[in-house]
Formats: sequence, structure tokens, C-alpha cells
Amino acid sequence: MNSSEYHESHLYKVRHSAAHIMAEAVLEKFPEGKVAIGPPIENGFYYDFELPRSLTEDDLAEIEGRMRELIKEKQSFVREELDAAAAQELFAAQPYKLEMIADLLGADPETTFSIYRSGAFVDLCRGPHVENSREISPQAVKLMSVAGAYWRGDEKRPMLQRIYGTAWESPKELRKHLHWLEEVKKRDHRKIITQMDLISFHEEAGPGMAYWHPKGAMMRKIIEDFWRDRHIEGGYDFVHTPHIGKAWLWETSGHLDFYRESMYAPMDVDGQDYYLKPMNCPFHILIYKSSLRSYRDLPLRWAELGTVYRYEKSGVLHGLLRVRGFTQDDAHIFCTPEQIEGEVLRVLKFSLALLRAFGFEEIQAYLATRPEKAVGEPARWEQAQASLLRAIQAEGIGYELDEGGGAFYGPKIDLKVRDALGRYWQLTTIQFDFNLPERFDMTFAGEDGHAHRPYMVHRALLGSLERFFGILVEHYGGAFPVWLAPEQARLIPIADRHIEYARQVEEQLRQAHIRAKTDASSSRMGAKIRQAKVNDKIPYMLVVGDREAETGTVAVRLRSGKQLGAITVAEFIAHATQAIKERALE
RNA sequence: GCCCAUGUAGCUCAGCUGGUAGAGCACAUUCUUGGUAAGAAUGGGGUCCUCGGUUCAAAUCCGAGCAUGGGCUCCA
Repeated sequence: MNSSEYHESHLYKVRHSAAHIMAEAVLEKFPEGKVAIGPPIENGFYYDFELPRSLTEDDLAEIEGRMRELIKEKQSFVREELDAAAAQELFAAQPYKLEMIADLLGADPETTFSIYRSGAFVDLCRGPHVENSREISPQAVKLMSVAGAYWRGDEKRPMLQRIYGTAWESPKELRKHLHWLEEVKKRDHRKIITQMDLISFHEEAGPGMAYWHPKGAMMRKIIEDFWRDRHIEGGYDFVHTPHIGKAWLWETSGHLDFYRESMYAPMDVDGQDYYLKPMNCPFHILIYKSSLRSYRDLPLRWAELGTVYRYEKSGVLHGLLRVRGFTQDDAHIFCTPEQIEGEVLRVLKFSLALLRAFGFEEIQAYLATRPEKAVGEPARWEQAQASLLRAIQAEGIGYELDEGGGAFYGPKIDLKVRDALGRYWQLTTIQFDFNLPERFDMTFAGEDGHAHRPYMVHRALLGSLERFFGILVEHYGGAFPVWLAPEQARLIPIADRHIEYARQVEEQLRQAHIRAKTDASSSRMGAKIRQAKVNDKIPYMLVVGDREAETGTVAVRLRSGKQLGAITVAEFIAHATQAIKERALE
């Protein structure tokens, strides 16, 4: 269901009406409470309140119970229309409603206001709603959580209490949703990276900074190697740049004006302010400017796995998905106006291929165009936007247009991928920049011998390695495809006398570039298999006992429980090598 | 940064109204050498997040700080 279908659906009305019923129950409990807004959202609804005290879990349970009773009363939702004066009188005790009325009047002094009555509750509301509350299934509504939320999302305005609820057409659908939430919880990358010994965080050394353990670092190495190989094939060159730069650099780039609050405080080096880099672009530009560039040199495609630091507010850090230090898979493309169309298509194709290689098949594009306040010639914006759109259409991927949603310095395409649980994650961003080439006065010598301004495109395909890794973990639930798995095969000796043979096989596998380890613990075979499968999620379990040692074979078991039977070590190497090459899930 | 909640062993958690700590998993040792999802016994391991306060006595109550979580906000 897309967004406009959702807005017209019965479920949308059910959720919207459930929000009203909830407000009714809350006001019954707190008659002096003020109501703000309460819309349907993805999977449910919320309502914001100003209440005399903070709500507790117990309050939620009580409100939820009262909602069920109110629903069963078969309350009718009745729409009425009022003029401004009547509306202001009706909501005289509701300051947030009065503010909304005033705003609506500001937009159109002739506005009439619609209200909905249900039971003892009346709300300023555009609707639509269900006919009566029995259209809401009382057993398909559940209150989920309380959270703080600023009135109108503005941190200078009062903090309200928001109650989130979920509502469905039937109890069965509610159960399905709750089950899905369980699945989301099970795949939480924060849990899995700890359990699988991949990455840790250390509050005593600074929040939002990831520490990659040997197994996590192995995976990162595989991702980086793959990324570099692809970039070589894709016509990129690599650069490496420093982690800090003098204030001059960030003044010139404009970061100190526009981005300062996301930058770490400067450090004093010999009386000069040095800043930790939040972005790589200014450094790449300095390389560009290190010599005169001719149109014959362009396009230049310069890639760097560049580690940047951004000061994220303490409340927004979230596992690997929102950190303060991370490595962008960054690149900048500098080209002539004539080349731009070809370059945009090329980078989009390249990105799609890369994302698909990691197992993301469904990809959505978002094109954001020129906002009100923007730099750069309108003609350049037009050309850039047109080339972005043509590239999307040429690739035949679905897209949405965000008119006026671009950054002030250029239009962009973002790509979102759908994961195994149906969630969309933004990974790739391809952004034009009409600002930095001006600020740094970048030029190239054209055919006419004059200096021209190059086009500049920023692009990060995986986004950041940390965030991408977290998304990969959730997508696969830790059971990575063979090519990514930090340990691809585990040798499981049945008794201690088989350890020596297991180690021999392990060594053969290592020489064949298959990552293998022997479980030489004193556990029984069943426990070793359980460990390898459930905890370590290893693609291949190779059981070796007397029979295998005598015949030079391994008994292969997959994570799925499937048995490949006893095959020779050479046969296994051929099988695994093939699966690695194909990037099979196995 | 803001609101609310949480912070006890490497991990997951218990510890009622204050009387200086427990379980399971993991780890170590020993026994067991087992053919496809947990063999057994014994043992080691804790500044109960930090600082301050109340109290004869604080993991427990209060305050502040830090961190984590659910959100809000921000992401030129």
C-alpha cells in the first residue's frame, strides 16, 4: 500500500478514530489535560498531550483497557462544521487547538472548521473517521509507548507527552504485527554484534565510536576489498587524505558557517585551530587544485574510504546506525558540463550493482530538486536535475520526487534498499555541488583555452561502513552469505583423536582461502554443532570422525540443517569456492 | 540538547517494604571420547555506572553527572 492509498483506506480511518478514543480515555482520566494533535502513522497512531504528570506503564494499561470499553459503546463519530468564532469558543480551554485555528485563519480567513464528536470527546479534525467505534476491533488495538515530543517538533516549544498506539483491522493482524516486532528485536544489530563478537562500544572511551573485533574487522576487510575491486573496474582512482585540517579549509568550504554545530571543537596546534574532518570533500578539492586541470583530464573519479567525525547530539546515537566516528565510502566526480549526463548514469548503475551484490534487490530512488534558497545558476540546476531523472528512468527503478527538497548546493538522488523485514534504509546518496567549486575557485582549461567551472558530484554508495554493516547484520540476522561470513567453515572433530585430522583439513582450507577454524573444545559433537549454527551462524559445519579421517573426507552440514554428506576435502573446497564466487547465501 | 525509563559477573537477568549479592549461559579444571541443536562435577569471577547526600547501616532512598534505551529535534 503506498502513501496515498493508505490515506484513503479504511485502516487509516480506524487508526485515526482509535487516536480519538484514546484521547477520550486520557481526558477522562485527566480532565484538565490539553490535547495537541493525534494523527495515524505507519502501523498505528499517536496523540500528543500536555498532562499534569508523567505517564507510567500502568497508566498505559489502564488507558488501553478503558479504550476497549469506549469502543464497545458504539460511539458515533459525528462531523460538524463551524465558523471561526464558534470553533474558538468550543476550544477555549485548549490552547493548542486555538493556535491551530489561528494558523488556519492566517492562511485563509474564510476557513470553516470541521470537528468530530465521539462520546464525550470533541476534536478539531479534518477527518475522515469511521461511522462508529465498533468499526475498531477492540482486540486489535494496543498502546505501545510514551515518549516526549515537542509541540510542532520545535525544541523551543513545550515538551508534550506522546502516546504511541498500534491498530489493525483484526486481532490476527495485530498479532502478525507484534510478531514482526519480535523479529525486528531478534535481528537488532546491537544484540547480534555483541553476541557474535563483531563490534563493541566503550562508553569510558567515548560514545558513538565503534571498535571492530577480529571477526567484525575480517568482514569489514572483505567489504572494503570488494568495494575497492569494484571501484577499479568502475574507473575510479583512489586518494587518501588527512583527518584534520586548519580553520582556513573549513572557512573556505563554508562548514564553519553552516555545519559548525556538527563539528568537534578545534584543537590548538602551534596557535592554529585544527578541526577533525566531518567530510572529505575539501581535501579532495585541494588535490584537484594541486595542478592545472584540462578538459582532457576529466572526468576525474576519486574515491576514498574516508573516516570522518561528526558531533551528533547525545540523544540520537543509536548502535552502528548513528555514530560519531565513521568511514564513508566517499568519492567525488569532477567533470565537464558535457560529461555530466553520462557520469550520473554511470554512478547510478554502479551503485545499483554494488547494492545488489550485497543482497539488496529492491531499491527505491528519491530525487530532490532545487529549494527556494539555493546557490548556483538555475540552468545548471535544470541540467543536473534532468540528468538525474533520465538516469533513474534509464535504470527503470521506482522513484519519488521531492520537489524543492534538495540541499541548497545542489540536487540529489538518494537510494533506499528494502531489507529482509520489508524496512527501507537509505544507503546511497548522489549529490551535485554547485557551491564548493565556487568557494574553492576550481577550474579547468577548456577547448577554448579559457578557465571553466567543473561540475562536482559527491557520492557515497554504502553510506558509511559502520551504518552499512549494521544494516547488513539486520538484513541477514547475522547469518551472512558465505563470501561475507567471518568464519566460513567450522571443523567439528567427534572425539579428541580427530582433532589432528581436523587441523590438517583446516590448514588445507586456509590455503584455499576458505576461512575455517577447528572446535577443539571438550564438548560433545551436538553441542559443537549447536554452537556453530545457533551462536556463530557458520555456513559450513564439517564433521570429522573415524570414517572421514580414514577416507580424507568431511561430512558437510549447512546452517539450514541440510546435509551434503561426506565429500572429499577437494570437493568441499570446490563447492565452497563456487558459493563464495556466486556470493550465495547457503 | 529535551522528555521518560534503565544501568547488578564477559552475556542475559533475579535481588519484596534499607541489614555490605545470586541464577543461567560463557570461562577454567577434572571425568566423559560421544555420529549431526545443549553430557556431568567442581571452581574462579562483582569498585552493584560515577560522585555526593540521608541513615547505626545503601545495590536498595534522595540529588547531580555519565552511559544506554524509547521518542522528539537536527542532519549545509
